[in-house]
Amino acid sequence: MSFEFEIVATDGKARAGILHSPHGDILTPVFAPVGTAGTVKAVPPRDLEDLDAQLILANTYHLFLRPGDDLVRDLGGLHEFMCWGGPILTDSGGFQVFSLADINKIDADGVTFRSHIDGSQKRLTPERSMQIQQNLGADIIMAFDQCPPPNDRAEVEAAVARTHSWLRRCRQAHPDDEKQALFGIVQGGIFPDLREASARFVTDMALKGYAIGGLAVGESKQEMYATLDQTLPCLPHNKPRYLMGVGEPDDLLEGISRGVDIFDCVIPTRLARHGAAFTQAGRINLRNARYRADESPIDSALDNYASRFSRAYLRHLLIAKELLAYYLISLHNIDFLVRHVQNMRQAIIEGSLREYAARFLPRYLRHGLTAE
RNA sequence: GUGGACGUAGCUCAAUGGCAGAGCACCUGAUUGUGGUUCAGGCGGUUGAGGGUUCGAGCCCCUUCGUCCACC
Repeated sequence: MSFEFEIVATDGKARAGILHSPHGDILTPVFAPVGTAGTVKAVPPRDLEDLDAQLILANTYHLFLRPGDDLVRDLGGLHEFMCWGGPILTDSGGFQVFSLADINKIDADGVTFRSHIDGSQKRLTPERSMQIQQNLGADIIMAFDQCPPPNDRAEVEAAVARTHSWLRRCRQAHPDDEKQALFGIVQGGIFPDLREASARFVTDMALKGYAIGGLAVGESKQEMYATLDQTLPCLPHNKPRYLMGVGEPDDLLEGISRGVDIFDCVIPTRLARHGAAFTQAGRINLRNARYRADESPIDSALDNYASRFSRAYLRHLLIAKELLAYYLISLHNIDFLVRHVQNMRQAIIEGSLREYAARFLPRYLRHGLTAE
């Protein structure tokens, strides 16, 4: 019964669904806050429960290096280790190997790299990634893939071939049973023919869900949307679709409108650390001097613990580099995105997603739009 | 009181007698499958004050004010 995906309602291409998992149902579309090293960075799981976050992502690369997947397994798995009773998704570790570590060698079999923490040499292969993710014990795990720069056709072609070969090995190495679902990843950069071929290959593996990778990594938003337009119809309608690493509020809307069910992104917490907050009127930078004496909350439309604090106080915390600033603004930004996605789910059920988009999108059309 | 050192951007300090600069702070902007970083740009000066020498003075000379140190 686990991992059954029910589509509750559709509005155009957008879908409202329920993905069953061993640790609870996931109401989609869903935005998964991102955790690092087994804890959600700066925001305790208790708060995420309060915000009604239904899925969180934990990073395999970080947990592999520290504290180690064996230890997490011995301590009862990730849910118990990090005190999060809800569904968890782990990435494959591949992305961070490519973005954080010093790569020594990438070959057909896997990747040898040096840890960014202590410089020690490590190796990840599709089989090892599956083993680590089994040890971590997430509900949804990701195939080990290669995410290349999206505009370089030769590189993308090579990465697609490698990703497919690795997916076959992941599929073999992992039981893909009712305890843990393996999702495959479509690559192909911004090239329609490569995306289509990749979608076909990945779909043939008959997995419990499918991800679109290799986007939001340098291409323009128009290129990303065009790629979604072209790729999503190539994926099975009755399986969840996960757009990896996205995104910003407008991207969530654009993705959902096109039929994406699952998202994850660093942006609510990373922006919080840089002092930026989402509001109904657009993005604001709380470091700005204009908020020095602003007694209003970040966004009066939200009601969470951070809502009690004035912009002036949050600005003071930021300027003073107080950890509380990162916590409160992260809480706010996650609340904003979770609410945003929940609103869209409700709009899909009511058949009013276009109206929601018309109200919401203009404020977020321009990247970095400043409010008021 | 005597002798000495030093006064340059908000702060800490650079600058052969030859375009007055850096770091930090402050003010903006960027950050999309997480290391709080980093990057890009901007504001900011009667060089304590006054006079002199010089083609030209932050720099040399005189006066003055201030700070610090040492010694009566």
